[in-house]
Amino acid sequence: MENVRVQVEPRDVLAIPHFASLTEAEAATVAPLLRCQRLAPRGRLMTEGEPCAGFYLVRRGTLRLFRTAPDGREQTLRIVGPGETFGEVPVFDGGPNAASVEALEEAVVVLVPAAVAQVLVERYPAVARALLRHLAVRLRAFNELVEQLSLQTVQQRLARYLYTEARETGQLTAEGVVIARRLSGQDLASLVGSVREVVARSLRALEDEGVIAVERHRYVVRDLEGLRRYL
Amino acid sequence: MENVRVQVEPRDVLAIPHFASLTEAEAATVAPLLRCQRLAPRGRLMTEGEPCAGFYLVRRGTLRLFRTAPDGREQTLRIVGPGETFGEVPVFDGGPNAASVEALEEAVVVLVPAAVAQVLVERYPAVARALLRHLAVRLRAFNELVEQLSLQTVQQRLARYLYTEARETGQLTAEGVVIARRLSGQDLASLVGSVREVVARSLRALEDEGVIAVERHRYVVRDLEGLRRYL
DNA sequence: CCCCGCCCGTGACGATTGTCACAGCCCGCG
DNA sequence: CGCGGGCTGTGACAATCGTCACGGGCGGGG
Repeated sequence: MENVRVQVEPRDVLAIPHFASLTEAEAATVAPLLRCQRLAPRGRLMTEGEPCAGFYLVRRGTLRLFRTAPDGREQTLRIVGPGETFGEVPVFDGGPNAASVEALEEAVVVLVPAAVAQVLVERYPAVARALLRHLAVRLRAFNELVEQLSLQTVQQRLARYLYTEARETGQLTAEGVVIARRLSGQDLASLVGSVREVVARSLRALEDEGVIAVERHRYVVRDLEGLRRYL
Repeated sequence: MENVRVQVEPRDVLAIPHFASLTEAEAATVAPLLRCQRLAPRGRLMTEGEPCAGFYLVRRGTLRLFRTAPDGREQTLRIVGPGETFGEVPVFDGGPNAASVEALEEAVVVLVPAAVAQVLVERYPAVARALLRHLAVRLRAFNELVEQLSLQTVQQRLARYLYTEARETGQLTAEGVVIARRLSGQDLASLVGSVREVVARSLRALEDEGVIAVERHRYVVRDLEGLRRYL
């Protein structure tokens, strides 16, 4: 098991996509201002509505951003892994945290305090440009999410998730494209905007159609083109 | 009827929230680079997936940003009126238009070409800061929309729409808070993420509960607090 | 004034989704 | 190894939502 550094170094700064344009010397002045934080599985990093500390870079592990309804149901907004950032909204609109964040597994994150981010935006046009690009990319992704939630069935949303996973992380085998099951039924349900029972039924329906096989620790996509036709 | 100026003047530049920090002299150098455009009711300004011209300011009238499913159903993402901007996403992420845009009534818009916006961001930190804020605000609004579409019923979403309208544009009368009906049934349905029949039934249900009255050209909110309890 | 087109509300019915309950399996811990 | 907790799939049932069809009203134009 790797011994996790508690100190933030210049290379951590440069690993943040928004700050990739900084020089080594510039990164060295920023590094002491950032904070490294470790999370246990299911550990809560951020709660929607509370004051914002800053935005985060994921150094290790996987986290889930989500919103919670009064009845306890959750909608996962996004799942983030190593090299990705999240939490920028309140840094730039001055409001409270826009979502809650929890770790799906043991994780390590680097906090960029809001004031630090704001100074870097003022001082470096390339940082501002990168952040504008990032927020635009996030907005586009939300456009897609809104469309899916409003206009597609759960089965279609599930098919899209599997199709995307197959293309991004799938392993081609003789049986088909193998996708490791990295989310619990509950977490997958909140990602596609439903409940676990409906997701299980939809998985079964896709299996009955012959496009996928559902196993305990993995899905096998037998017919990628067939899966795409659900989109 | 006002004679609409075809030429863009410095005051139009300064009316764009992102550019409000420019001086009159700076605005005068930008004005000749912008383009004024008039739209008929239901006129199409932008189509999702096509190349991006730039972002727009609404000078007059009301427009609707939306996404369309293959079966023709539409989800309205946002309705924009005078003084508001839209279309920034592709300017900053370099992709195609993220949504389609049509006029709900006769409208006049000002186009800020993508290249112009990008130069101003590089040159003026205050412009960059304002745009970051704008995109963050939009992301937060999408967070809310995603939550509503996933976790709330149509009736709840409708109640939220009415509650918001009552507080923002409502007129207090002896009967209650009067809201002018400015959207057709179809457009309201696409805004709350449903179909017009379901919206009509939900309106009827709210009326039967006594919290609103539904009339041809207006809604009357009889019990604002009662309406809020649906949220 | 009349006619036509568009919008609207409503009801019947089907489809999808969510809730509840239960049994079985797997994994981790003592 | 055994037990307990968490996860999972499944079925029955209820609730919500969407589709289809139709009749009525309103506004604009001839």
